[in-house]
Amino acid sequence: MSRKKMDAIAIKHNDEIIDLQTAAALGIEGEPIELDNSDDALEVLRHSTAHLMAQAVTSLYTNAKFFVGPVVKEGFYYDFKVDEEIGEADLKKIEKQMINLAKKKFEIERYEITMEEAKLKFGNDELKLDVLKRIPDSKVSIYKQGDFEDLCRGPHLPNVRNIRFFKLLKIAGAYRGGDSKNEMLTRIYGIAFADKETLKNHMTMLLEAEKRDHRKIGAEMKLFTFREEVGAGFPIWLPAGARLRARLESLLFKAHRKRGYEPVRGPEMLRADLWKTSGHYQNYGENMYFTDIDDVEFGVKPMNCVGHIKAYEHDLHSYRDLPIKYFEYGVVHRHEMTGALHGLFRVREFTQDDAHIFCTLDQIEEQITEVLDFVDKIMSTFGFDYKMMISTKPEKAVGSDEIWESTIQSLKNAMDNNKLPYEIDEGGGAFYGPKIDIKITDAIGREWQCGTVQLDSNLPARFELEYNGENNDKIQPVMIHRAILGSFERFIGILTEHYAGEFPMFVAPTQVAIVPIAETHNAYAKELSDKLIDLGADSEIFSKNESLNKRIRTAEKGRVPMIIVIGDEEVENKTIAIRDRRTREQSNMSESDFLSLIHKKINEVNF
RNA sequence: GCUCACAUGGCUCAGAGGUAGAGCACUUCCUUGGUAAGGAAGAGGUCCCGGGUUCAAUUCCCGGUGUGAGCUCCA
Repeated sequence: MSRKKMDAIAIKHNDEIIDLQTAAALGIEGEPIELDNSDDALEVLRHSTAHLMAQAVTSLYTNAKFFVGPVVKEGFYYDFKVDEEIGEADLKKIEKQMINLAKKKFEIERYEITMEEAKLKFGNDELKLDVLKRIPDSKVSIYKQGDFEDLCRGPHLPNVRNIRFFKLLKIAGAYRGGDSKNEMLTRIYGIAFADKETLKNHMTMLLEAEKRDHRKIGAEMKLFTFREEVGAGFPIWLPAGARLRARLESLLFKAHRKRGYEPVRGPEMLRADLWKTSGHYQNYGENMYFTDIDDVEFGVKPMNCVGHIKAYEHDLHSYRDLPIKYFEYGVVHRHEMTGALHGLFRVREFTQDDAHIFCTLDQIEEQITEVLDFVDKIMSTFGFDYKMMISTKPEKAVGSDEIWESTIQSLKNAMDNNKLPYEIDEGGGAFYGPKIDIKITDAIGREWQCGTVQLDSNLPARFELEYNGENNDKIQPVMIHRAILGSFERFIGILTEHYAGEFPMFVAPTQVAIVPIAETHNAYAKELSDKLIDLGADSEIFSKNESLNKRIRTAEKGRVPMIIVIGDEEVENKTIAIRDRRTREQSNMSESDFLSLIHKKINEVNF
């Protein structure tokens, strides 16, 4: 063996990670995988770390039985059960034991047995028997380190001593096989890296994510609140949050108008018959709220499309009118599972930046392209990277397979022709059509699902929509449903975490904090504040009867993008002193320069 | 929806089977200040809701509501 192979922890053969044990047994050769932070290396490392954890748990607790312990996106986990209760506090103890075991430098050995032998070997371990039931093969592999053995497909490290930089993160319950009908097992999540530095950075990131939690920052900045007496999942927007939201709304309103969208508005509740026509009643009914009015059943809208369809139906349309683009900040209600509710990210009432484009078949591609350009403009403005996914026909769906196939193809064409990369999510589409989902990546690397573009020929068919063609023939239009932010609620939640509450001036709830030094400067403060309102900027004057230091501190903590201080000098010379919140340094400028700076900053964004 | 945990002034939290406390915030007064907490006094709580156990429940038990974590990423 070459020196390089001595350092390898596994090899890559035919694009598959094969551990050294298996490679030796089968005589396979391939590219060496070294112990670094590459995806391949981490997969092996984390998998073995999960096993080391299992070994530690086995040695610390009685009657430990293990279910599955896979590597997942943010680390690894192992589901198991033991006779004792395990809590958060025990993680340290288990970690310590893992370190002790790693120091013993056990070789990780692999051998194969037949399914029958395995069933015999794990005869009194109902969890392993369950796992075995799910394996179609006639042979299974066993990995052994010290006196600990586990049924496992691998791949694994050659030796446990390679496991050094890891952390057990949390402990939670998880149903066996993810099915709530089954018993609850204990699940411990952990993470591992090749070096200390990366582990440390990862832990810092997790801490940072916690600090950025929009529920915490939202409360601190008085953006929104939830109240038990109001009901779960129904947000209350406080003045600061409502100002931020209004800024977003107005920026976006202009952007829509420039791109040829017309505002429309549908009612919150529509007769249930309409939801039967649309298919929502049958396919989405369990997420909807229904009520009776004078013995007629009504459904609260979970989507805005039906309202927009009714707007379309008001007129006869010519092919010359298309595309018709209707948009609405549409308030929708959806019955989400209680356990799924989470701050502004998952609520039961929210407002979508929703639009429906009615167009001809020929216009689909260009319209999709235009929407994707709109998406790009907005997401890059906020500094989000994003990627796109095409979702195909789900189990519960309306419309023929032919329609589905052709519409999916149009989406792919639009993406391909614009050289946009995408992934496919099989079965992830809406019940009425395929969609492109936009997943954005925030400042600390987390992914979020926001916008969505959905192609739909089913609703136009169900509602028998039509336009007059060149030969005065009746033709059915296609609908494109699209939302870019997704919902104001979720998007503002994401923005809050993305910026850690330090919003850029064009969306910040308050643009300027004005701190007058003494009472005699209040009048000038008010004068500035009025001028700012004329520019379209909000300010807050910190003139309470507190020490200057206290008021500066309060202003700083408010995360307002710009703080200005005014005293005798400023009043006399018509200047202002700007304080940089980050460096805590001051600089002076004339009032007019200041006002034009603010004007520039709040107008520098144009979607 | 399911499992577990939690629920005490506006916020963050302490506390005991005998009807409650701190810090911040709030109010008033003093302080009239040049860049991250000046001082004093004060107001504010059906201890989430309903039922049970008890001489006595905010505290223990049951149910509900709300919140948090997890339940999808398959040896």
